[in-house]
Amino acid sequence: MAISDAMSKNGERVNKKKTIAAQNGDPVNLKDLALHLGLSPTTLSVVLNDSPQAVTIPAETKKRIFEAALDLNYRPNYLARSLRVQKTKTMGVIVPELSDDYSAMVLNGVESVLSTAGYFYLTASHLHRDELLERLLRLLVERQVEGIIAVNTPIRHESALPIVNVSGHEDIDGVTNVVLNHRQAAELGIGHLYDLGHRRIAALKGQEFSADTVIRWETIHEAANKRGISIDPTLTVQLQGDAPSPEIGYAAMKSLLAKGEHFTAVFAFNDLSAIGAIRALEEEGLRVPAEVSVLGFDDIYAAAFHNPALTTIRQPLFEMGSLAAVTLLDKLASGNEEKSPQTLRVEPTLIVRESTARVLNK
Amino acid sequence: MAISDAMSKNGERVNKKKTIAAQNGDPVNLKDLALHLGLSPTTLSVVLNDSPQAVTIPAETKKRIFEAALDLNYRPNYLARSLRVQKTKTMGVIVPELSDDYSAMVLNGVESVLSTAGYFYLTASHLHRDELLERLLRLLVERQVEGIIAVNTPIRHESALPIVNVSGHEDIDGVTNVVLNHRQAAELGIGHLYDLGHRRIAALKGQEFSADTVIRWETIHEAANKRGISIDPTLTVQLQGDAPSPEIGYAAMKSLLAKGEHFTAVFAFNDLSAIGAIRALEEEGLRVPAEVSVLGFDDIYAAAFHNPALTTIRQPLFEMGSLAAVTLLDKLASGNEEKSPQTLRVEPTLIVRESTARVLNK
DNA sequence: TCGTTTTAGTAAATCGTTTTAGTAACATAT
DNA sequence: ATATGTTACTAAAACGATTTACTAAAACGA
Repeated sequence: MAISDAMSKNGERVNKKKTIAAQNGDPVNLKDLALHLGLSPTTLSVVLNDSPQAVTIPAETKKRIFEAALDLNYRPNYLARSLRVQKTKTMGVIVPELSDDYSAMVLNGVESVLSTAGYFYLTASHLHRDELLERLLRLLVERQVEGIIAVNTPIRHESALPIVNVSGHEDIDGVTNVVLNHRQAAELGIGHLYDLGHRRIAALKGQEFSADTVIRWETIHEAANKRGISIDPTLTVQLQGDAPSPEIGYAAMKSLLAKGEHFTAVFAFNDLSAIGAIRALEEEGLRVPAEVSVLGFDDIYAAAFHNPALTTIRQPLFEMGSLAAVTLLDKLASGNEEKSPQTLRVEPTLIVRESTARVLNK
Repeated sequence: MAISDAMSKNGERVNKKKTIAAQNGDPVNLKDLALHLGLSPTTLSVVLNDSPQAVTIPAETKKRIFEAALDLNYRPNYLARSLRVQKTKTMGVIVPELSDDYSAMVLNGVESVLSTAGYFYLTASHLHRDELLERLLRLLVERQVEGIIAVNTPIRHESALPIVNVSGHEDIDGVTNVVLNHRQAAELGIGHLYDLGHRRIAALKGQEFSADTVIRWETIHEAANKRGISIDPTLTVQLQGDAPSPEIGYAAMKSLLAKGEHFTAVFAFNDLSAIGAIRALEEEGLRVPAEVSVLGFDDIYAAAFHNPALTTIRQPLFEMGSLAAVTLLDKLASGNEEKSPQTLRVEPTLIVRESTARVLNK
């Protein structure tokens, strides 16, 4: 009874779905579909991919094939295809960690380009741990990604794969760096503060692990020196810790304030640390920007709506991501070794808002 | 001459790298390695994967194999392996868009679990476009992901794949929802404002497309009614637009203020819109929290350091992400159909900071 | 010494495609 | 009447692993 029930049910299903292959849950493959149509997998493949051969197949047959594919819900197995054609249409993207705005905005740019090019990507976070980074790179290679986009990540040696490194500063064969024009950024930042009358400028230096730390530091000093001022070492403090939170900047500013030195402006390493610094300053009774100007860096979404709204050096993060992706695709297209440029530079913008002001004439 | 040069060079290389396979750039596969060792691919596979058969292979041979693998830098091709074993160790993750803090924090949780389980994941953004969402789901299936984690994304029909939906509210066969205890969240939020004496409470309603909008709305009304107050329809305004920026909340609050209605508190849909709302209020000369209290939702990183620091309902976003990942892995482990629970609920927390205060006794 | 294990492997099938190299049947041209 | 195309396909190899089912030789036991 139960058995005959099941059978009749089965029979119905078969009729509805038209064939043997479709009645059980598992996906139909090319062979199933071919069997169902009484054709060979070759023919189906040719037709479904509209390969050159397809011109010799009559429209009628093509129609049958397309309809059956739709009907049986045929989905080509990308693994098998990739293995055969030796192309995965997949990139690896490696970031320090996901939930900081910097990486997120770059990723957004990367994704917008890759997805329209029909690529997917595997994301991996190395959490600033070198051995993890090495392992992840190996794993991505094993998974046959066609190329790698690294964001703010120290790539130390060349790889079999083409790599584009956003904010990379090392010169390595086969890796293209997408970087901000840091000299210009420092000019804009220091220039802005200088023009507002600031002479004693404190600086929040980036963490050791951040790719931009060194170049930022050098260019800021250059820009200051050029104007006959210098960034007093007693007014500088390095960010510690790797949480993507203003906490880092808060702690740094606290320790700077503890030294009791006098300053009228702060050039923060990024917007996040600027926001933390502002809180520390105001806790100390120092009004921003009335008593201390604070200059951020990056222009993350939060910057414009912070209170006070952050004056900041904007990095075109989305564009850096999309440029990286475009460049990587180019490298692949040009047979991998058409010597793409070593470095691509993008331009910063000074965004003046509310966190900086003319220095008090004391 | 040139030829002999090349040959001698070649000879050297061969000696250094020990074999034919390694001299050209392309990766060595199992066959190459087997050839180099004078063994069969079978033996190598057995040894390298330490499969049961491996006990019959003498230690000496094993050592030779491991050394050669290391030496020639052998990397198994994951595509081939996946095709054979019918497992990709890859998940699909689908979000509305990458660079908003909500998704980023959930993703972080997802990644931490998946990566320690040896999984990678493909990310895709549907940008609130239904047809794109459908297409991406299909593409992920084609790429043989083993399961899908959707974040704040409307999954409408069941799928061949196990799905876990973070903030999903539809009851669909085979998809498990990870949701906040919204009733409790509304209790905490409305309770807090009520206890501070607020009776005329404005509300920023989520966008149409946001999965939480409806339930949030219902529970807030319930919690208000329970206390004998109601959320006045003239004091509610719905967020418009999909940028992950406070701009959205700013615009909404502007339009609310334009109506000229009186209110003493605002229950925002999320921290981002709360931040935008605060700016709109202060532009209108309304001090937060002195004249208007603002309550956020989510507790993103920026919340604690905003000025004023946001009082907010914390969603454990990281935990929701990791719970989703753990659940998905469980579903896969338990043969796909060991009826995992339909809904997993996590608890909100009220985080009192500076943006809410006792209502003025006018 | 014959039969059975154990040792140390290997050959071939398989996963699901794409692609190369055909082929059989019919039509057309010379 | 034979060569040459054209039409409508197909068989089999290939991609690079894993896995099932052997096997030859040596060792062991009775």
